[in-house]
Amino acid sequence: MNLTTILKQTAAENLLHLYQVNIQPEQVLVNATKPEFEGDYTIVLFAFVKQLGKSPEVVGNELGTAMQKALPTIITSYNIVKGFLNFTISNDYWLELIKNTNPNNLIPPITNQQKIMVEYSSPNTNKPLHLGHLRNNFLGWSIAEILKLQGHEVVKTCIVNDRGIHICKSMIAWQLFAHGATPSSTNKKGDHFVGDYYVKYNDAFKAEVAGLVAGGMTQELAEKEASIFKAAQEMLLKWEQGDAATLDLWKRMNEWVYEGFEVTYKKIGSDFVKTYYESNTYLLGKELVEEGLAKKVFYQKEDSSVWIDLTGDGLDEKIVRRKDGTSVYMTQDIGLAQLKQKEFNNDASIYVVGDEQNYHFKVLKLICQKLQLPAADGIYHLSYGMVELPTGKMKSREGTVVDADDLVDAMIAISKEKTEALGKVSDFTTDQLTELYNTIGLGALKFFLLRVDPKKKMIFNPEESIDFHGFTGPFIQYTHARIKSILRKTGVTVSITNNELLPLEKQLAIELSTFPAIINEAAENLDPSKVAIFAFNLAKLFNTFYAEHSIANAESETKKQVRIQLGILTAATLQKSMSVLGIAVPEQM
RNA sequence: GGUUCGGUAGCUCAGCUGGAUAGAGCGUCAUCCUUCUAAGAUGAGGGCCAUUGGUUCGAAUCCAAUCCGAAUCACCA
Repeated sequence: MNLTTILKQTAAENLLHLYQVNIQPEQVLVNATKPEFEGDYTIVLFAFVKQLGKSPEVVGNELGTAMQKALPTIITSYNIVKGFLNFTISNDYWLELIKNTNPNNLIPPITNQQKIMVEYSSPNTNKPLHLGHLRNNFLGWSIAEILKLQGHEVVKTCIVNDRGIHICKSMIAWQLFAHGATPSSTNKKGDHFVGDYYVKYNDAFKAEVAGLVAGGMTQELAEKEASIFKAAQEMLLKWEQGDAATLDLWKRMNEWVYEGFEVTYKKIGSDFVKTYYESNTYLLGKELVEEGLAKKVFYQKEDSSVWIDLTGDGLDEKIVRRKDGTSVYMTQDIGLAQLKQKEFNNDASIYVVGDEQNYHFKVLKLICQKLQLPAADGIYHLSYGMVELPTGKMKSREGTVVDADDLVDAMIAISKEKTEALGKVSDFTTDQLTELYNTIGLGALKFFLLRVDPKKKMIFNPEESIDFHGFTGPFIQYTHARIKSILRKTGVTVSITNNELLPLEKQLAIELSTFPAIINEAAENLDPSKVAIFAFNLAKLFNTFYAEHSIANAESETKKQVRIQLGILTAATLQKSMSVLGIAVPEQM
């Protein structure tokens, strides 16, 4: 059990015993003691003092004495400053902890294991992936791994948005301007190739609209009347009618895109157990509409469109079936939720989707609950903020996007440059070097996107934002490599025996012991940044320790043994933390 | 207009279930490689925690109002 938990429980028990007050362990506030005071852990007394009607000194003394008696092997002494009861924890406790922690099994599996689905990535097939997709992919992959580490069974899925007007736009532009060109004939990556035609469509569209406006038409009307837009609409209609030639072109162009995506996914490490295609799912949910009508969850208007009234839940009315009988986005999503549940029998489902869809997912969950679909309560939206450039928002239509492939390649190139400049890996083979550059470049990028709170929007400055020093992936990778280098020289631990821990040694032990709690926190909040911040703090602490104390040339053999073990545990904890962020840590760099 | 989310150092961000003197990184300045990896460490400087009021022994944290920014409130997906 976690020491904080032990202290909370013991405090609650003794308060009950001493004063007959019933205080839940969770209500006891236990903090790490601030460095300027003596002690390791602090109980804040103010909360109880009031209802006990005694001074903090009296309560502190009585509680301190009682707790020391209750935990004689853990608490060596206590002191009281104002309303703070500070405990000093025994060296033996920390030594035992260091000794008994298994570097290969740092996280004890939780008791209520669930089957959890994580849907992420969700690309459109009319353009390549960009920076925003990277944030999505890294977040989704990471939260899945964090849940796995806790012991859950996780199913990663992806819904590909492969139909609709935006695809038709690329298709029309290809028909008009490509003259039969293909990715292989132009030697272009398939998704980029198709994306280029999406941009070409928009250029042509804008030019045509401008011409119409110059001829006296209003902007609004011109946008509707532009022939290229009409052609795209017509194509969508043909697609829906199953026109063979249209479907053929659609399949062909989507194939190009998938080939491109596969390369990118492989490079950034995204993987999926199951991929759903919207072209197969967009008609789902129709039976659910009938079911909802029967259950009186939905109601029908005179024009025969079907709605749900959510005003009682503080939301609006929402349409779930058009008057022409076709389903809307929401209907599809309800249908897909049901399908996924049937196929995988999951307990919970996490959707990694941008925060512009917060409302949509709130409604989705509500409707699923009202329809009493299984696992409806387990729907969570991992909502993340937009990635913006210093110049403002990215717009793929205008070509002001940071392309995912370009960015990844640039990061790898920078890591190569920096590594070569340092000249520490002259003994690496060419293959090892390539792998190292990938590891560092991608590590920097992933860490940069994962280290901030997902729900906040973030600003990405290509020139200044990516660094290899400080609060970065490479800093942690470097710390890991550094520890491994030392361990290669010192060998493994033989035995750990009694000795006094120096302040930095103890701090490391304390920091290491919080890892499981950090993982829980990250899982509960669907927030990998907690892990990123933890890994950084741990690495920083180790580096301070390293600068202060020698491992190989420790003052004594017993000291050396303890420090080797601390090194082993730190390396393992860093490795594990980074691995759930999707970042590898090298043995040498 | 309604709803939701945000505003903390020059910049990028932690801290937000109320607790001791508000923290990192980058950038600036100054130190430290005949000793385990200097992608490192140490120190200095940098703050009316958007504003105003309230609750409290105690507020960056909770409540209210105001100001600024974003998203959303589609028979688009």
